[in-house]
Amino acid sequence: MSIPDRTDASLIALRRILRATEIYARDLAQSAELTPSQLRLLQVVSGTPGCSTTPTAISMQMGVSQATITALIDKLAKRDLVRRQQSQTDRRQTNVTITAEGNAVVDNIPDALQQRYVNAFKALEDWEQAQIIASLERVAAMLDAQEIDASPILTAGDISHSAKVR
Amino acid sequence: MSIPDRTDASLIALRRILRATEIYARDLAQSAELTPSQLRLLQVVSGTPGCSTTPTAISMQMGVSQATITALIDKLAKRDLVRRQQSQTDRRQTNVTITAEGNAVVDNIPDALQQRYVNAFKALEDWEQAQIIASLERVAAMLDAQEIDASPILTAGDISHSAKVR
DNA sequence: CGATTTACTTCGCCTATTGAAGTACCTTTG
DNA sequence: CAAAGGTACTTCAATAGGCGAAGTAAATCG
Repeated sequence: MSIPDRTDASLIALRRILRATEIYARDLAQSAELTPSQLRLLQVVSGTPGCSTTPTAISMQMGVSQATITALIDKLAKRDLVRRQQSQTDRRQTNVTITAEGNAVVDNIPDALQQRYVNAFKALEDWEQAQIIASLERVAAMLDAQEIDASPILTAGDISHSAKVR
Repeated sequence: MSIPDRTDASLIALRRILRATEIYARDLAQSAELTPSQLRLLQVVSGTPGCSTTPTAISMQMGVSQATITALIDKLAKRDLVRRQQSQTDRRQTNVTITAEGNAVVDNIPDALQQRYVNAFKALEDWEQAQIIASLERVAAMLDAQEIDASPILTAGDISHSAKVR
């Protein structure tokens, strides 16, 4: 009944969540005939105010390189789910906007994906919902607190062969 | 706060968790000169009793196909981090075991969640830990009840340990 | 204006992933 | 026991994701 037990219990639950979500996301994306990355990009764009962002912003939000975003946009643009538009204020920038078709995909698919969770969540008691939100936000804060500074995660001598990549 | 707001809030928190974990896992794997998938496979093997399991079991646990596992094992075996051994009881089976080097890697690279999360979690009050565990387990149950497909939404009492995954 | 920085794209290369086909091995059944 | 069928894994070919480095165009600095 020690503290480590509790830590383990929470870690196990977290891993279950991560795994279930990952597999779920894969199935969902497939049901939209998209890959998981493509769907994520679509969701990111649709989730920004005005549904318009730049590749750089997307890459930071998704945690991948710009080059990767370019490739993803290429594929989505070919299917007319997003569109490129040169910015008027800064012509180096490309604004990526979601199309009507893209929005349709985002609106329909996530619903199907998260339905199980959403329904289950809605069925909970008020206090339980509140508690879950509080807990999840707490965990999220613990996990991504340090992440703002994305580079040197490997600090001290924990790691034997600390090969600095890059 | 309306019900939909709460659902959204919980989903947003969930996504923050997923994203933070994913990005962190990538960095960690890179520090070991592994890819995220390779590291995960290593962790899966090292986490099984006897540190020995089969490709099929791994593929189910990781949620990817057998073919993928074969490719991953090939790469890890080439670096002598895992080893293949034909099973004696059923010679169709291949037992995958972790080597000393593989174990060293796993030991030195903290689990994606560990380093960031564990310390913060340990620092919490007792009641908070308990609440977080309860909430995470609830969420995990809601998410990975995929096999219990037909069952209606979990009723409020029976949150004890639910199904082993596939 | 030239030099530097910023925003993207292009390129070459590698890894992940899959479905389908192939191989070796168990198990069933007539 | 031998054919038939199923299981466990590998191989193959093809597509996607992802990265760093180099390239281009545009803004900004001095």
